[in-house]
Amino acid sequence: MGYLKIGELASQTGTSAETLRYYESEGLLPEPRRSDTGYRLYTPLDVRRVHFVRRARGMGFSLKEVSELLSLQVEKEAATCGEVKLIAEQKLVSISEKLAELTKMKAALQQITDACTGGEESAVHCSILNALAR
Amino acid sequence: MGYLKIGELASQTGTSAETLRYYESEGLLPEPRRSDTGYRLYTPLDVRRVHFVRRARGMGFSLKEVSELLSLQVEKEAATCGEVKLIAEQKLVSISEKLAELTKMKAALQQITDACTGGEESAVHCSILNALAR
DNA sequence: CCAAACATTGGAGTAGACTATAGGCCTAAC
DNA sequence: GTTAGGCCTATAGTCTACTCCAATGTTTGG
Repeated sequence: MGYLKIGELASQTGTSAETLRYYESEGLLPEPRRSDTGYRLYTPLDVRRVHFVRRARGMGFSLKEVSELLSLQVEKEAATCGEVKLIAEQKLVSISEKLAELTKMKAALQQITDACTGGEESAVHCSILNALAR
Repeated sequence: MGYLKIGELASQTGTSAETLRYYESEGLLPEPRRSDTGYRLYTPLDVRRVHFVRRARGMGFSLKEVSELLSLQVEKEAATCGEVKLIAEQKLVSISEKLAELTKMKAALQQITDACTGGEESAVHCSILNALAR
């Protein structure tokens, strides 16, 4: 046992069964084992994989990009170390950029919430654009 | 003068004129001044605003969310400090989550590029899922 | 002055990422 | 054993965020 049906994978990952089948059709999930009646059977590794996809999507990566990140896993026997390193380095650049932007934005929002009393007065000084301009 | 036409705003922000008009229609950009022949006239503030929208989009915020972030600016006369603080605090939470995820992912990718020699051998050890699991 | 480049509106079209529906088989509970 | 609910395939529909006309008016460089 230890296998999950699609509904269980769905509820464990906060994803609909339709979306999981869609991910499979797009190559983001490998074709799973099937029960002798045709039901998809997933493993705990698939849970991790789906979680990864959802998190990466939430950070603004397209399914294609997520796929490239995951290919670091899938092609592990086929790809050479050099190829993988190249992809990883490219993603590292875009992630570092996102990180820098998010960090700035977080500081700006922090500044706003710190400055705001939370009271009834007008929020003239509460502008994210101003806050970002420092 | 000092006003920009839509094409100039477009090239300064790496956005198409069509997209800028679309943003206006969706309320992400305020209706700009018009020349007496109907051309849109933008200010340097609009440049900042568009840059902000593009960056936030790149970080995975939807136009609706970007709009909420920007509303911290737009409603500055109307909104009370308390309302603004609430929105800002909510966004702060989601940004902090994204930051944590990105930081993890960056570390994982770093680990992969460090471990990869970049040579011809198989990339068996180069898995982002493994790296994330630490 | 006139062509090329740029702007306008309105509306249609597209890509990406789901989401829902129809029709049918499987399974678990009563 | 039957029935509610889960799963199957295949296909169609939806939503977001653009993107691309077409027809027309404006500005600018030679």
